[in-house]
Amino acid sequence: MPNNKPAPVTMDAVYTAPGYLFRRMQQIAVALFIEECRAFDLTPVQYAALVTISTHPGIDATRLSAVIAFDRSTLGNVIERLQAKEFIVRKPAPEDKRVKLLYLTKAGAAVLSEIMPSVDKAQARMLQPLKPADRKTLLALLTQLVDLNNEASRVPLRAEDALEHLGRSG
Amino acid sequence: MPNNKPAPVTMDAVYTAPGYLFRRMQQIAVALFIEECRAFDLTPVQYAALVTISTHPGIDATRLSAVIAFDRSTLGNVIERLQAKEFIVRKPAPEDKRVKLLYLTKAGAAVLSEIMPSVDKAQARMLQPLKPADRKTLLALLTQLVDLNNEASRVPLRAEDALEHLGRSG
DNA sequence: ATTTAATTGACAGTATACTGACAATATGGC
DNA sequence: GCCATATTGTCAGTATACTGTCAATTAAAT
Repeated sequence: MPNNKPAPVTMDAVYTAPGYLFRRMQQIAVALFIEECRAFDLTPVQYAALVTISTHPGIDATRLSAVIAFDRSTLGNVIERLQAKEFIVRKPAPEDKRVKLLYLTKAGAAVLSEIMPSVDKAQARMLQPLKPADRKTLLALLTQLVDLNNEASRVPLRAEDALEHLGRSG
Repeated sequence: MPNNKPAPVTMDAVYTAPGYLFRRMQQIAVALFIEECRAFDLTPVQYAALVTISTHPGIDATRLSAVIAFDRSTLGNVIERLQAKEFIVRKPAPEDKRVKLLYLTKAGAAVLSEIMPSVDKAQARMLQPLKPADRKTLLALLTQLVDLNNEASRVPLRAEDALEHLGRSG
């Protein structure tokens, strides 16, 4: 006789779902970042934006959003806050009146080089509880998974976009 | 002669950071959930709350927040929205005038049982790109890591709290 | 050259997240 | 019973995230 009753709902429907675990690790990652970097008044998102502007001086907001896979609308506010803190400046692009180009200020470059050790500490701390071999395994699988699921997010990562602001003579 | 120059900043400072990868997977997880469950008007957070109220009828908001590790303030708004959709009801606790007890409505129970297959599909899709053995490995490591880092988040998971509303005669 | 498309930055609206505070209420020590 | 303390739900404030829309501007089609 087949069992036609629906399976009873248990908390496993939450606790074992990868989506729940990723949410939880994100919470933890942000908490550790904020704790380690308290002295610098930078959030994880602001840090990522600052790094990218550092490695791509003169990038615009739309390309920046593609390079770190952050929503374009969200990024507008992030940029405003970085500008208010005087870590970046926006300059109008001479050849395209729509575009505003982003550059680090001296204070931005300074805070970036100063915060690095604390960021590294936070990143290390979140994997610390695992054995070193397991850390490597997790990081490798996670990197793969993010890459293979790239198109699934509304704002896929487009690292190539970053080069376009350097001129396209080819 | 030692090299005293600071290492140049590259995008690896972002792309290889576990915190960035967790953020990215969370984005992807939410996007897939929303896509698969579009018909049901439920977010991942609302789904988790609904499951928990289903397995713990009569739980209050504070304990609910401990059981799914969501911020108490945030959860207030989530509960309001679930109530507005008439998926849950709040009843004042007779023995404690501060507390409001949470229960599923019939509509809430119905939507929960209907949405389950779509949730499962979304959860499966986000691990789909990995080989089955790698999925198991990742999930195991992720579960470990969340558990071992539990105290690092501002709102640690307290699954035991869930039992307290059932009376404490022991 | 003119019409059409696409792009850019901005905005409004909704939904998590977290911090810190608060009034109402309960609880414990005495 | 009284007082210090803790708990509960709520609120204001800040910061991601995403949807959808818009005007200004540019590029593409013909």
